[in-house]
Amino acid sequence: MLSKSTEYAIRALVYVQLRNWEQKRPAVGEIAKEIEAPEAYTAKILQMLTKNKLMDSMKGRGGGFFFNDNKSNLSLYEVVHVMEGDACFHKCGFGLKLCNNDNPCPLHEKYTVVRDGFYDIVKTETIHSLSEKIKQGEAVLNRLNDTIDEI
Amino acid sequence: MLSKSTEYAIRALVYVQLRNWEQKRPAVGEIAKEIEAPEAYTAKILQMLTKNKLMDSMKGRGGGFFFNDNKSNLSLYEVVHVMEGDACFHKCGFGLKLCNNDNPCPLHEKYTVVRDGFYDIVKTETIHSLSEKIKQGEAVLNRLNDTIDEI
DNA sequence: TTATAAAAGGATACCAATGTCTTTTTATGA
DNA sequence: TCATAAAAAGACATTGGTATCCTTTTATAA
Repeated sequence: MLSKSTEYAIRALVYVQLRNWEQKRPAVGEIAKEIEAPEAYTAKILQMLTKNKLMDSMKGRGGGFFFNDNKSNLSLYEVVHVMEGDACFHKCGFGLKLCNNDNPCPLHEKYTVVRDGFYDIVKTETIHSLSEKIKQGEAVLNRLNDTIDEI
Repeated sequence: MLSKSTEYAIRALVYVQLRNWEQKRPAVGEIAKEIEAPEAYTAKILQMLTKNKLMDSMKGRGGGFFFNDNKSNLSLYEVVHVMEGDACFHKCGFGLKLCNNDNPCPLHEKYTVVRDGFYDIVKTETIHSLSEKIKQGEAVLNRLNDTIDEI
């Protein structure tokens, strides 16, 4: 399971992407409201994302968050990596420090299949691909997916 | 990912099973050492397991932990459920409160496959099945899997 | 030029998971 | 019977994740 912070981060990035496609650069308040996360905490998360260059920001009036075109596509893996490291992609499901094909824990065979499946998702899916699904109406960002139209 | 406590719990239960097969009822100290977990914390975990009837214990001289034959097989699901609840089997990977087939988050389709795969593992695998693999030398409980022979 | 809107940064609070220590209860081997 | 070995119970400590608030910096619209 991803941490709450990582979930907030992914949802925030997707929302920024959706707004960017409408030529808008949302501010913290708007983002927090749309992704249903606490505003002050969301600010910290956004700060972490920009500090790690996953997104850009502008201070001052008319500022906000946006993607610089050259870093426009961003895999979920990169987000997870910045927010909580990559232990979840490597760790033994049984908790052993030393667990591998030669020295497997009793869960190794089955667990690695699941873990690799998760790894495949975060490597394949991107902020773009998720945002696209929402834009196409194939998925939702929050409860109703209609708030975005109300702004 | 399972919590550290759940990992300790599963490893502890497996170790107890292995020792029970040798007609022994290990005590906290021995269990903690073998599963490489802090002793006092292991004691708390074992307490939680017995309180929830996943295992039995005897106080006093010659006491220790063991499985009553009628509750001899125990799925990992039951352990996870007692130790950390079952949120990990139901929660949306994107963090949405409301996410289902009718109202999917953009990760829903792929994530549920992985999550269900994990659910299948913990429903299928049991303390018995894991212990059996270790007994057969097909898997290890700790670094070397030889300490158990040294007692 | 200046008031304002926005992000950045720093300090602190809260809470749950993890971990430790001490006392109490209980069974049993000597 | 009684000293001892063991789990149970309760109190406390530490750490990391989550969350809030206040101050500082910066850009821009008026």
